[in-house]
Amino acid sequence: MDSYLSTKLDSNVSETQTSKRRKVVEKTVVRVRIGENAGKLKNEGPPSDFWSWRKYGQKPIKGSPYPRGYYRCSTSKGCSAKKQVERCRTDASVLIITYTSNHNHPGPDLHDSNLNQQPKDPETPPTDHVDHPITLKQEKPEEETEERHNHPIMPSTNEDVGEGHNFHYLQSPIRISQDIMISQEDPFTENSEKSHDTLGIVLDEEPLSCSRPMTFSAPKSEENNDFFDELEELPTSSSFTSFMRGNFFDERIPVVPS
DNA sequence: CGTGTTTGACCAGCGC
DNA sequence: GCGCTGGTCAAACACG
Repeated sequence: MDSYLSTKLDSNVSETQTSKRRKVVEKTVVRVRIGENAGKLKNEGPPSDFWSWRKYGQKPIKGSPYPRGYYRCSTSKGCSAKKQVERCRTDASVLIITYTSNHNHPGPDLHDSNLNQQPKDPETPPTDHVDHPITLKQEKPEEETEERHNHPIMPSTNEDVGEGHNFHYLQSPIRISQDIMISQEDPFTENSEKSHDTLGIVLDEEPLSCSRPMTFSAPKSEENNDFFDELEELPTSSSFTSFMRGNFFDERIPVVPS
Protein backbone atom coordinates (compact mmCIF):
# COMPACT_ATOMS: atom_id res chain seq x y z
CA MET A 1 0.00 0.00 0.00
CA ASP A 2 2.39 2.55 0.80
CA SER A 3 4.61 1.43 -1.85
CA TYR A 4 3.62 4.23 -3.97
CA LEU A 5 5.16 6.50 -1.57
CA SER A 6 8.46 5.10 -1.52
CA THR A 7 8.77 4.31 -4.99
CA LYS A 8 8.55 7.45 -6.64
CA LEU A 9 7.34 7.66 -9.80
CA ASP A 10 7.27 6.17 -12.81
CA SER A 11 4.70 6.30 -15.06
CA ASN A 12 6.41 4.62 -17.75
CA VAL A 13 6.10 1.40 -16.22
CA SER A 14 2.68 0.61 -16.98
CA GLU A 15 2.62 -2.49 -18.92
CA THR A 16 5.94 -3.84 -18.21
CA GLN A 17 5.22 -3.73 -14.64
CA THR A 18 2.50 -6.19 -14.79
CA SER A 19 4.18 -8.42 -12.43
CA LYS A 20 2.07 -9.50 -9.66
CA ARG A 21 3.18 -7.10 -7.17
CA ARG A 22 2.79 -3.59 -6.29
CA LYS A 23 5.00 -1.47 -8.24
CA VAL A 24 4.59 1.82 -9.63
CA VAL A 25 2.03 2.02 -12.23
CA GLU A 26 0.19 4.87 -13.50
CA LYS A 27 -3.07 5.10 -11.77
CA THR A 28 -6.12 7.06 -12.44
CA VAL A 29 -8.54 7.36 -9.66
CA VAL A 30 -12.13 7.94 -10.38
CA ARG A 31 -14.63 8.61 -7.75
CA VAL A 32 -18.12 7.91 -8.58
CA ARG A 33 -21.13 8.69 -6.64
CA ILE A 34 -23.62 5.98 -6.98
CA GLY A 35 -26.37 7.43 -4.97
CA GLU A 36 -28.95 5.64 -3.01
CA ASN A 37 -28.60 2.49 -4.86
CA ALA A 38 -25.31 2.13 -3.31
CA GLY A 39 -26.66 0.01 -0.62
CA LYS A 40 -28.55 -2.09 -2.99
CA LEU A 41 -25.78 -2.93 -5.23
CA LYS A 42 -24.65 -6.41 -4.99
CA ASN A 43 -21.30 -5.31 -4.17
CA GLU A 44 -19.47 -2.32 -4.96
CA GLY A 45 -21.04 -2.65 -8.26
CA PRO A 46 -18.45 -1.45 -10.56
CA PRO A 47 -19.98 1.00 -12.82
CA SER A 48 -20.23 0.12 -16.37
CA ASP A 49 -17.71 1.00 -18.95
CA PHE A 50 -17.53 0.49 -22.56
CA TRP A 51 -14.97 -2.06 -21.76
CA SER A 52 -15.85 -5.32 -20.36
CA TRP A 53 -14.13 -6.22 -17.18
CA ARG A 54 -13.59 -9.49 -15.58
CA LYS A 55 -13.22 -9.73 -11.91
CA TYR A 56 -10.22 -11.67 -10.85
CA GLY A 57 -10.05 -11.02 -7.20
CA GLN A 58 -11.44 -9.31 -4.22
CA LYS A 59 -9.80 -8.48 -0.99
CA PRO A 60 -10.73 -6.79 2.18
CA ILE A 61 -8.71 -3.71 2.59
CA LYS A 62 -7.31 -2.76 5.85
CA GLY A 63 -8.93 0.26 7.25
CA SER A 64 -11.85 -0.01 5.01
CA PRO A 65 -15.05 -1.77 5.80
CA TYR A 66 -15.51 -2.56 2.18
CA PRO A 67 -13.58 -5.00 0.11
CA ARG A 68 -11.78 -4.01 -3.01
CA GLY A 69 -12.52 -5.76 -6.21
CA TYR A 70 -9.91 -6.35 -8.86
CA TYR A 71 -10.93 -6.26 -12.46
CA ARG A 72 -9.09 -6.76 -15.63
CA CYS A 73 -10.12 -5.85 -19.08
CA SER A 74 -11.63 -8.72 -20.95
CA THR A 75 -12.47 -6.78 -24.02
CA SER A 76 -9.26 -7.78 -25.60
CA LYS A 77 -7.14 -10.68 -24.77
CA GLY A 78 -3.82 -9.20 -24.23
CA CYS A 79 -5.13 -6.11 -22.65
CA SER A 80 -3.43 -5.33 -19.43
CA ALA A 81 -5.81 -2.68 -18.32
CA LYS A 82 -7.03 -3.18 -14.84
CA LYS A 83 -9.16 -1.44 -12.38
CA GLN A 84 -9.80 -1.68 -8.73
CA VAL A 85 -13.15 -0.89 -7.36
CA GLU A 86 -13.75 -0.08 -3.80
CA ARG A 87 -16.10 1.96 -1.79
CA CYS A 88 -15.25 5.10 -0.10
CA ARG A 89 -14.90 4.20 3.46
CA THR A 90 -16.54 7.28 4.65
CA ASP A 91 -19.24 7.43 2.15
CA ALA A 92 -20.62 4.20 0.92
CA SER A 93 -22.37 5.92 -1.85
CA VAL A 94 -19.14 6.75 -3.48
CA LEU A 95 -17.12 4.29 -5.41
CA ILE A 96 -13.48 4.70 -5.90
CA ILE A 97 -12.25 3.20 -9.05
CA THR A 98 -8.60 3.04 -9.68
CA TYR A 99 -7.53 2.34 -13.19
CA THR A 100 -4.13 1.00 -13.83
CA SER A 101 -2.39 0.29 -17.05
CA ASN A 102 -3.75 1.17 -20.38
CA HIS A 103 -5.89 -0.64 -22.77
CA ASN A 104 -3.76 -1.82 -25.56
CA HIS A 105 -6.58 -1.90 -27.95
CA PRO A 106 -9.15 0.48 -29.16
CA GLY A 107 -12.31 0.64 -27.27
CA PRO A 108 -15.35 -1.31 -28.12
CA ASP A 109 -17.30 -0.15 -31.01
CA LEU A 110 -19.03 2.83 -29.81
CA HIS A 111 -21.19 2.92 -32.78
CA ASP A 112 -22.81 -0.19 -31.74
CA SER A 113 -22.70 0.02 -28.12
CA ASN A 114 -24.31 3.26 -27.92
CA LEU A 115 -24.06 5.52 -25.11
CA ASN A 116 -27.43 4.53 -24.08
CA GLN A 117 -26.56 1.02 -24.20
CA GLN A 118 -25.48 -0.27 -20.94
CA PRO A 119 -22.70 -2.63 -21.36
CA LYS A 120 -23.11 -5.82 -19.67
CA ASP A 121 -21.96 -4.89 -16.39
CA PRO A 122 -24.07 -7.05 -14.28
CA GLU A 123 -23.72 -5.01 -11.28
CA THR A 124 -24.49 -1.81 -12.82
CA PRO A 125 -27.71 -0.52 -11.67
CA PRO A 126 -29.69 0.85 -14.46
CA THR A 127 -30.51 3.89 -12.60
CA ASP A 128 -27.26 5.17 -11.65
CA HIS A 129 -24.99 5.96 -14.28
CA VAL A 130 -21.86 6.50 -12.81
CA ASP A 131 -18.59 6.16 -14.12
CA HIS A 132 -17.03 7.24 -17.23
CA PRO A 133 -14.58 9.73 -16.46
CA ILE A 134 -14.47 12.63 -18.55
CA THR A 135 -12.16 14.82 -16.94
CA LEU A 136 -9.44 14.18 -14.68
CA LYS A 137 -7.85 16.01 -12.02
CA GLN A 138 -4.54 15.61 -10.57
CA GLU A 139 -4.45 13.81 -7.37
CA LYS A 140 -2.25 15.28 -4.81
CA PRO A 141 -0.79 13.86 -1.78
CA GLU A 142 -2.91 15.76 0.47
CA GLU A 143 -5.23 13.39 1.87
CA GLU A 144 -8.53 12.82 3.05
CA THR A 145 -10.49 15.37 4.59
CA GLU A 146 -14.01 14.79 4.45
CA GLU A 147 -15.29 18.11 4.08
CA ARG A 148 -13.56 21.02 2.93
CA HIS A 149 -14.22 20.61 -0.65
CA ASN A 150 -17.71 21.08 -1.33
CA HIS A 151 -17.45 23.23 -4.20
CA PRO A 152 -17.55 21.31 -7.29
CA ILE A 153 -14.67 21.83 -9.39
CA MET A 154 -15.57 22.46 -12.79
CA PRO A 155 -13.04 20.90 -14.85
CA SER A 156 -12.45 22.38 -18.11
CA THR A 157 -14.73 21.23 -20.71
CA ASN A 158 -14.95 17.79 -21.92
CA GLU A 159 -13.44 18.75 -25.12
CA ASP A 160 -10.34 19.59 -23.37
CA VAL A 161 -9.93 16.07 -22.65
CA GLY A 162 -11.31 14.47 -25.63
CA GLU A 163 -9.69 16.53 -28.17
CA GLY A 164 -6.46 18.12 -28.68
CA HIS A 165 -4.90 16.25 -25.93
CA ASN A 166 -3.45 12.94 -25.84
CA PHE A 167 -5.77 11.28 -23.62
CA HIS A 168 -5.26 7.68 -23.72
CA TYR A 169 -7.91 5.29 -22.95
CA LEU A 170 -7.26 4.43 -19.48
CA GLN A 171 -10.82 3.99 -19.04
CA SER A 172 -13.82 4.52 -20.92
CA PRO A 173 -15.22 7.54 -22.29
CA ILE A 174 -18.19 8.58 -20.92
CA ARG A 175 -21.68 8.63 -20.46
CA ILE A 176 -22.20 10.02 -17.17
CA SER A 177 -24.59 12.21 -15.69
CA GLN A 178 -23.86 11.97 -12.16
CA ASP A 179 -21.14 12.88 -9.91
CA ILE A 180 -17.82 11.75 -10.85
CA MET A 181 -14.51 12.63 -9.64
CA ILE A 182 -11.49 11.71 -11.41
CA SER A 183 -8.04 12.09 -10.44
CA GLN A 184 -4.88 11.20 -12.03
CA GLU A 185 -2.79 9.62 -9.52
CA ASP A 186 0.78 10.34 -9.44
CA PRO A 187 3.04 7.61 -8.51
CA PHE A 188 4.50 9.59 -5.82
CA THR A 189 1.22 10.73 -4.76
CA GLU A 190 0.18 8.03 -2.65
CA ASN A 191 -3.03 6.44 -2.84
CA SER A 192 -4.56 8.42 -0.19
CA GLU A 193 -5.46 5.33 1.60
CA LYS A 194 -3.51 6.71 4.36
CA SER A 195 -2.35 9.83 5.84
CA HIS A 196 -5.42 11.71 5.44
CA ASP A 197 -4.91 13.25 8.67
CA THR A 198 -1.55 14.53 8.09
CA LEU A 199 -1.52 17.31 5.73
CA GLY A 200 -4.20 19.61 6.32
CA ILE A 201 -3.48 21.30 3.24
CA VAL A 202 -6.37 22.15 1.36
CA LEU A 203 -6.17 21.17 -2.00
CA ASP A 204 -8.85 20.78 -4.21
CA GLU A 205 -8.31 17.29 -3.91
CA GLU A 206 -10.38 14.62 -2.73
CA PRO A 207 -8.97 11.87 -0.82
CA LEU A 208 -10.51 8.56 -0.70
CA SER A 209 -12.84 9.73 1.80
CA CYS A 210 -14.66 11.28 -0.84
CA SER A 211 -17.22 13.77 -0.44
CA ARG A 212 -16.90 16.14 -3.18
CA PRO A 213 -18.47 14.91 -6.27
CA MET A 214 -18.08 16.62 -9.47
CA THR A 215 -20.65 16.90 -12.01
CA PHE A 216 -20.29 17.45 -15.57
CA SER A 217 -22.08 16.70 -18.65
CA ALA A 218 -21.32 13.82 -20.79
CA PRO A 219 -19.72 14.24 -24.08
CA LYS A 220 -21.43 13.23 -27.14
CA SER A 221 -20.87 10.06 -28.88
CA GLU A 222 -19.25 11.66 -31.81
CA GLU A 223 -16.66 12.94 -29.57
CA ASN A 224 -16.08 9.54 -28.37
CA ASN A 225 -15.37 8.36 -31.77
CA ASP A 226 -12.80 10.91 -32.27
CA PHE A 227 -11.61 10.12 -28.97
CA PHE A 228 -10.94 6.61 -29.84
CA ASP A 229 -9.43 7.46 -33.07
CA GLU A 230 -6.88 9.36 -31.27
CA LEU A 231 -6.45 6.67 -28.85
CA GLU A 232 -5.00 4.54 -31.44
CA GLU A 233 -1.87 6.35 -30.93
CA LEU A 234 -1.77 5.52 -27.38
CA PRO A 235 0.21 8.30 -25.95
CA THR A 236 2.49 7.53 -23.19
CA SER A 237 1.45 7.66 -19.71
CA SER A 238 3.69 10.44 -18.96
CA SER A 239 2.22 12.59 -21.55
CA PHE A 240 -1.06 11.88 -20.13
CA THR A 241 0.13 12.84 -16.79
CA SER A 242 1.59 15.98 -17.93
CA PHE A 243 -1.49 16.76 -19.71
CA MET A 244 -3.37 16.35 -16.58
CA ARG A 245 -1.08 18.56 -14.82
CA GLY A 246 -1.20 21.19 -17.34
CA ASN A 247 -4.85 21.29 -17.50
CA PHE A 248 -6.00 20.82 -14.09
CA PHE A 249 -3.32 21.94 -11.95
CA ASP A 250 -3.57 25.32 -13.24
CA GLU A 251 -7.14 25.43 -12.59
CA ARG A 252 -7.06 23.81 -9.32
CA ILE A 253 -5.15 24.89 -6.46
CA PRO A 254 -1.78 23.52 -6.72
CA VAL A 255 -0.54 22.80 -3.39
CA VAL A 256 2.83 21.59 -2.84
CA PRO A 257 2.93 18.99 -0.26
CA SER A 258 5.34 20.02 2.30
C1' DC B 1 -20.07 -24.51 -23.90
C1' DG B 2 -18.20 -20.09 -23.22
C1' DT B 3 -17.74 -16.37 -20.19
C1' DG B 4 -17.70 -14.28 -15.87
C1' DT B 5 -17.69 -14.54 -10.58
C1' DT B 6 -16.24 -16.28 -6.16
C1' DT B 7 -12.84 -17.45 -3.01
C1' DG B 8 -8.81 -19.34 -0.80
C1' DA B 9 -4.01 -19.70 -1.42
C1' DC B 10 0.16 -17.90 -2.82
C1' DC B 11 3.72 -14.53 -3.38
C1' DA B 12 6.32 -10.43 -3.14
C1' DG B 13 6.85 -5.50 -1.53
C1' DC B 14 7.29 -2.87 2.46
C1' DG B 15 7.75 -1.38 7.28
C1' DC B 16 9.47 -2.43 11.63
C1' DG C 1 14.48 -11.38 9.23
C1' DC C 2 9.68 -11.38 10.14
C1' DG C 3 5.07 -10.29 9.75
C1' DC C 4 1.60 -7.68 7.50
C1' DT C 5 -0.76 -6.42 3.54
C1' DG C 6 -2.04 -5.92 -1.22
C1' DG C 7 -2.29 -7.97 -5.68
C1' DT C 8 -2.71 -12.09 -8.52
C1' DC C 9 -3.56 -16.89 -9.63
C1' DA C 10 -6.43 -20.61 -10.43
C1' DA C 11 -9.93 -24.01 -9.40
C1' DA C 12 -14.64 -24.40 -8.65
C1' DC C 13 -18.90 -22.66 -9.52
C1' DA C 14 -22.84 -20.02 -11.70
C1' DC C 15 -25.18 -18.23 -15.47
C1' DG C 16 -26.86 -17.40 -20.22
